[in-house]
Amino acid sequence: MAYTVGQVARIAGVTVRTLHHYDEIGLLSPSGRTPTGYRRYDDADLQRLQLVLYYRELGFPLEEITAIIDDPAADPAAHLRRQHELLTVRIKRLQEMVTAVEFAMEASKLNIQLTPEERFEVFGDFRPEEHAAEAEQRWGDTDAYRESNRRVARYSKDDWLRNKAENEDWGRRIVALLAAGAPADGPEAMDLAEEHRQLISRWFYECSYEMHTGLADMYLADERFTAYYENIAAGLAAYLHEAIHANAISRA
Amino acid sequence: MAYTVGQVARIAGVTVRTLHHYDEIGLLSPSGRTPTGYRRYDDADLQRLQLVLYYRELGFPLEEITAIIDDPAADPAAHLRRQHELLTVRIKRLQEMVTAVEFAMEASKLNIQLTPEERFEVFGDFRPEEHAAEAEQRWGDTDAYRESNRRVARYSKDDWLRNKAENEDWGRRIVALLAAGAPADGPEAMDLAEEHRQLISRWFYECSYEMHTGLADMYLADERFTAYYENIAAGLAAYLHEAIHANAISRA
DNA sequence: CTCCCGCCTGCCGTTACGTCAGGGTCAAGC
DNA sequence: GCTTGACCCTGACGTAACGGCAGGCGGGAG
Repeated sequence: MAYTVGQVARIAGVTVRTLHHYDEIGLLSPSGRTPTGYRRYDDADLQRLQLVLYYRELGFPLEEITAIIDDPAADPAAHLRRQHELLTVRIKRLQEMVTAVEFAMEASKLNIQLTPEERFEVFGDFRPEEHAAEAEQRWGDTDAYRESNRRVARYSKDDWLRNKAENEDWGRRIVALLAAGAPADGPEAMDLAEEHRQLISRWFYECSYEMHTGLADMYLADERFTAYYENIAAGLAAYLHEAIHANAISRA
Repeated sequence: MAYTVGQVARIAGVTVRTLHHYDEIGLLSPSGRTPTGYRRYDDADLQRLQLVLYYRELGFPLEEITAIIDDPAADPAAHLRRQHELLTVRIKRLQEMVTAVEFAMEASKLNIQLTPEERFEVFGDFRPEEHAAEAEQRWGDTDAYRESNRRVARYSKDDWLRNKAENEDWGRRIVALLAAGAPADGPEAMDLAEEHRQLISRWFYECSYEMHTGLADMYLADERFTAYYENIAAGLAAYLHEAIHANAISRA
């Protein structure tokens, strides 16, 4: 099985220039050439290219990739294990960023100020520096985002007032429920939790049950959120937290 | 609240040079200068920087970031929504890569050959191109990876024979169980599923319940895996699949 | 007043390619 | 057998996002 540069490029989803470059720097030289000088790649070359692309995606500089791949002590299985490990580390990191964004969203919704240090916490000790051309023409192209933006962009002053009113109405009802001593995992509290979720979804952003329980956790974990709800009624933060979790579990 | 370049750099986790660069290209110019020409950043500048860093991490070129941030139609909440959306898209993508790696791991374990196209499927239509300096000195530095590598590196020929023997022993027992008509969600089948998971963990890589059910799904979804197990005994693929799922649920 | 650390402005270097330019090649069709 | 368009080759220069100096002020603690 022999392939030309163009074929390899199409299969692997890279440009011909990239393959030329990898040849130049000795990262991936085709196993042979035709009499007329055309590059000929074989299956082993493709395997190597696959390794290269994974490590590249994982953020390694090409020079280092050369060293990693040429390391005779690393068999294919070792590479797979390493890549699996690196991928999960990166996913964890992105999930932390998601949490940070959700935190910021909720903070802005409740008008809570963050300190500068807090805002950059997620960038703390680890040098980010990423790129992804994939984002290029994709910007603003994700359905959910457009959806959400369309929604908010159309809000009139009137809408905002209605939103505020709905929120306050919801607040009054849950305070009453708490005062009446209704259990947080009872049907009324769960219904109000669900309503809370749907208020967010209607006015701000699609709020899944997962995101919702994330918010609930923040209400207890961060003192400013706690203070916001405790300020409305003593015990409300914990009450809402429990109700949201109970609601999420029962609907799942 | 006014900050010098150095302070901002420390807070945000970037270099002073980077801030100079952002000033040069007009992406983030400090709101003022001291009489002697020192840059003075204020809180608004920090907020802007935070936006910049998030979009940078999400892979946008700086020029585009300038356009996005200077877009007067986008309020802070819109940015948060967009970033949340982009982050989840990227997480999904990485999880696909994880699945692809797990697939490749399992394929190599069972000696199944992949076609070149399959190997690059995950890079298919979307231009990867990522970087993360974080990986730099971190390479080979993740506990689980070193663990796993230490394990495999020490295997002698004897160990490999033992591994093969254990595997075959497990195979005989599950075939017997299947032949005896024991239910796939019964205790014996679940025990053998658990043993399967622990065999992988002992010999190859730490296999969580989540990964294990992922493997089980592949056994049914991919015909080569199915064929591998069906070849041992008719109905074994589905049987193992169900047993693994039952086991994972009961231990969770 | 003196240090040393921090800040300033150039300016050149680097990585991982993109993008021509100028020219040979291959296979399909006439 | 010849054309033609798609494909390949090797330079060589361009670009983005900084890194890393050099050479020279600024500033606050002792």
